[in-house]
Amino acid sequence: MLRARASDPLLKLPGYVLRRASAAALAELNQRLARLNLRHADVAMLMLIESSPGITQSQAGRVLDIQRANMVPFVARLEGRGVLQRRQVDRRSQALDLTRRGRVLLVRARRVVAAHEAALLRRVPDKLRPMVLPILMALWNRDRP
Amino acid sequence: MLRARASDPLLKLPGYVLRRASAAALAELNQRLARLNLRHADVAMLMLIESSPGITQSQAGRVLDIQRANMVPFVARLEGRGVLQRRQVDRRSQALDLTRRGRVLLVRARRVVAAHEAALLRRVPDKLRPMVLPILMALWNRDRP
DNA sequence: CACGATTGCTATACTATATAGCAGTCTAGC
DNA sequence: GCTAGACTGCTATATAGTATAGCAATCGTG
Repeated sequence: MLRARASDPLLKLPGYVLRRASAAALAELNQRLARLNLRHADVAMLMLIESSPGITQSQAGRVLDIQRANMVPFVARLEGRGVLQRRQVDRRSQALDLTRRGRVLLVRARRVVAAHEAALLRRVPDKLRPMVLPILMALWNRDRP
Repeated sequence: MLRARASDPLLKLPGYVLRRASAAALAELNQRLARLNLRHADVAMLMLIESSPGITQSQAGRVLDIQRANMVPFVARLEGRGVLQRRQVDRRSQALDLTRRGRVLLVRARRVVAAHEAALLRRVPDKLRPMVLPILMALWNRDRP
């Protein structure tokens, strides 16, 4: 039998492990969110709008790193579902706000996310746990080339 | 102006930051690999075959978490490019080996990957750097529910 | 030896992401 | 004020990555 996990040189590469960890966590989260008929990006959007009500569509796209072109069907789907609404802020920009329905759904979604995040952290030994977020933030930031 | 980076509650969620860090790192790596006309998955495959010559197609798929169905065009592309070759090990399994061309390409690819990994780690403060791989491995492992 | 598991494969579909271009709108500098 | 350039939402389209179902041939084990 193949002892891949032991010999695989990829396991020495933070970048590779980062990718695998992310993919695994994402799949798990999406599975948890499936019963709310939500995807991870939906929840990110709802949480963002909640914390920044009236954020415009393009601003939200920049924060979440979603292209303007891809925001269109994305927002349309959430609007069609009645969880957010668009409001014309000037004649080109759309401000986004949660509907009552969206706020209710978000309460439930947040619980799912919290459970997911807790499960993630639980895998990390206590001693290392405080370093998780600082390290991930550092890996993310691209200020330093 | 929107101070999203400061107020965004998503930045408190390790799972979210994990995803963004992974996406950013992956995009950067693919950009670096573009000049070799390689994608990140190609390099992972080449490195795996190098460390486990004669690994079968389905074994490699399991290690890299690529579905059998998706391995077919993936391997075919690399074979068509002449960097790996398939060898019938029994009448259903294909063993994979690097060609000379594949080994030469891998030398160059590994340099690119090394530069990428170094750049990644350089973003993390010295003190935290030794914890990067242990934490990512812990986040990845799904043994503990 | 027969049965269940495995392998490689086709076909297909869906998600996520990316680019180019367009018309209408806004805004900063002259 | 006007205009040039930037910005917004949008359409259309393309690609990468991933997922499932099913098939025929083959293998290994009880």
